[in-house]
Amino acid sequence: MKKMEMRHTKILELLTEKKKVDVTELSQSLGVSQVTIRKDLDLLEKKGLIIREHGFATLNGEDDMNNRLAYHYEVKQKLAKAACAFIEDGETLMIESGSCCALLAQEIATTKKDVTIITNSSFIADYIRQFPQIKIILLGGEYQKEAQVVVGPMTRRCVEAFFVDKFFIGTDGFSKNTGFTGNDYMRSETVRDMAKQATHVVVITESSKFQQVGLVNLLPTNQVSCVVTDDQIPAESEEYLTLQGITVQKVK
Amino acid sequence: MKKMEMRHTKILELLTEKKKVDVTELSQSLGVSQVTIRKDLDLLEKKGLIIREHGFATLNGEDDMNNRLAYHYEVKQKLAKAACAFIEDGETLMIESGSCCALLAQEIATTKKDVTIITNSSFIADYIRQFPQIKIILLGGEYQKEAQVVVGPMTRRCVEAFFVDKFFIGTDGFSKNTGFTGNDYMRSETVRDMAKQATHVVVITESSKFQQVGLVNLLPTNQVSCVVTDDQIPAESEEYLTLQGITVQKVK
DNA sequence: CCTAAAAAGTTGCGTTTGAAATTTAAATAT
DNA sequence: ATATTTAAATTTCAAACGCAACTTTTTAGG
Repeated sequence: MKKMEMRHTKILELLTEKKKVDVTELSQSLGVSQVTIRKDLDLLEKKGLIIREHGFATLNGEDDMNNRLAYHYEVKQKLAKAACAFIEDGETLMIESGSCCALLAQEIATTKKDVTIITNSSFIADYIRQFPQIKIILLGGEYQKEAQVVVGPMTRRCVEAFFVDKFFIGTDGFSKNTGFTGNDYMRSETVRDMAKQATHVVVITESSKFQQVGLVNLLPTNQVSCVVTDDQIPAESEEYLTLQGITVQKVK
Repeated sequence: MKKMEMRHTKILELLTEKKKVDVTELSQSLGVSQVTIRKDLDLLEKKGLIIREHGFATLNGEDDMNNRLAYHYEVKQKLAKAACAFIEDGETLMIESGSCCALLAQEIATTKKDVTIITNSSFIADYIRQFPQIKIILLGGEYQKEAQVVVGPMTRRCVEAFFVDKFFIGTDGFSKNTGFTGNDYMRSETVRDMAKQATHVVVITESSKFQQVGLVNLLPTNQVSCVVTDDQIPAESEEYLTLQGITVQKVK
C-alpha cells in the first residue's frame, strides 16, 4: 500500500476509535507536515468519509451508515470493485443496503452505463444521485431512520413487480448451521423478499463476518450463488461454501 | 423583523443570487463586524441552509431542494407553522415533496407526537429522520434524482394502500382557468394519485405562485380544501378561492 | 419610566487556513 | 541504470478563524 493510502487508513482508524482527531496531533504522530495532513483530510472529505472543521476532523455526521463506510474503507472499496466486474452495461439489478453495497453502487455509477438499480435503501439512492448514467428504482415501505432503508409488507409488494438476474447483499454473520445471518429482523425479511425476485444472489462481505453469527436468519446457503470477500476468509468457510456450489471470489 | 433576522434574510438572498458570498464583503456591505457575520453564517449553517467554508459561504450543496429552502426561508417557515396547526398528535397524514412541505414536516417533527407521515419524498424522510417522534412511510417508485422524490405507477400502487384525512402539497402556479399547476408531468400525476387517497388536500404556497402558471395540470380547484399562503395573495385570487368553498389561511 | 437580565455585537489575540512556490520522492520510459 | 516525468510533501505568509472577555442594544418586569 502506498504511503498516502496508509496514512488515510490510519486516520480513518483513529477517527473510528476517537470520533475526533486534530490536525496538529495527526501531523506529529504520523510524522508529516500539517499541510500534508490537511490535504489528506480534504481528500477524505471529498470522498464523503469525514467532515473537516477548523483544526480537526470528525467522522461524517455520527451517522451510522457513514461510520460504517469509513470502517475498513479500503477493503470494502476493493470488494465493491470486484463485485462490479460481474455487471454489464445496460443491466438491471437489485442492491440491498449496507456499506459494501453502497460502495458497489458508487462503483457502478462511475464505471457503467445505463444500469438500473432497484434498491430499498434511500441512502444509496441519495449516495449516487449525482451520476446521470444510472436509473434508480426506490422501493417503498416502512422507513427505518437509522439505516435509511424501507422494509415491511409494502416493500415486498413493490419488489414483486420485478425480476432480475443479480441481487447484491451484505451480511452480518455466517455459520454452517445457520447460513448467512443478519442483525435486524425486518431488514432480513426484506432481503429474503427481494431474493425471491432474483436468479443469483451475491453476498459482498468482509471476511471478518465469517467469524460472527448474526441475530436472525438472513438466507440459507443454498440460495446464494456467489460470495465476494477478502483473502482472510477462513479456509474452512471457503471450502464449505465451494462445496455447496458457491463461487467464492477473493480480493487482494 | 429583528435586525438579525433581516441580516439573515439578506444573506440568503445574496446567496441565492450570487451562489457565494465572503465574510469580508458581507461585513462591509451590512455594516457589522466580521465576527457577527461569522455567527450569522454559523446559525444559518446549523439550520442546514448554507455551508460555511474558510472565508466564505455557499448554499447547501448547489442542491436543488436546499436552494429552494433558502429562498424566502422566513415566509416558508411561517407557512409551515400555520399548516402545522391543523395537525393533531397521533394523526396519519400525507406530504408531497416541495420546500414548504419539507419545512412543514420539520415543524411537525419538532412539535407533534406520534404522527405518521406518508410521503414520496426521500428528501423529507432524510430531513426529519433525526426526530424519533415521527414514523415515516416512504412510497416507492421511479426515483427522480434532482427532486429526490419517487413517481410513476409504482408510487400509485403504493399509495393506494392508504387513506388519510389530510394531504399537504405545494404548487408551481395557479389561475382560474387551470386551477393549480405544476412544472413536472410525472410529479404532478403522482400528486393526483396521492390526492385520491385523502379527504382534504391542503395547498401550502407562497403568494407569488398566484401570479404564475405552471406547465402542466396539477389539481383542479374543486379538489382542494384549503390554501395556506402569505398576505400578499392577490385579492382577486383570494375571493375566487373563497367563493369556490376553499378556506384561505393567510399568515403574517 | 426605569432597572435588571438576556441577547446581540465588538475587540483583541494566539491558532489554523488556503494558496503558491519549492523541494523531495516515486513512477515511467529510455 | 539513468533520465524524464509525475505525484507527494514541505516551506512560507497573509488572510481567516475560534474563543473569551467586554460593551452595547433589546427585551421584559416592577
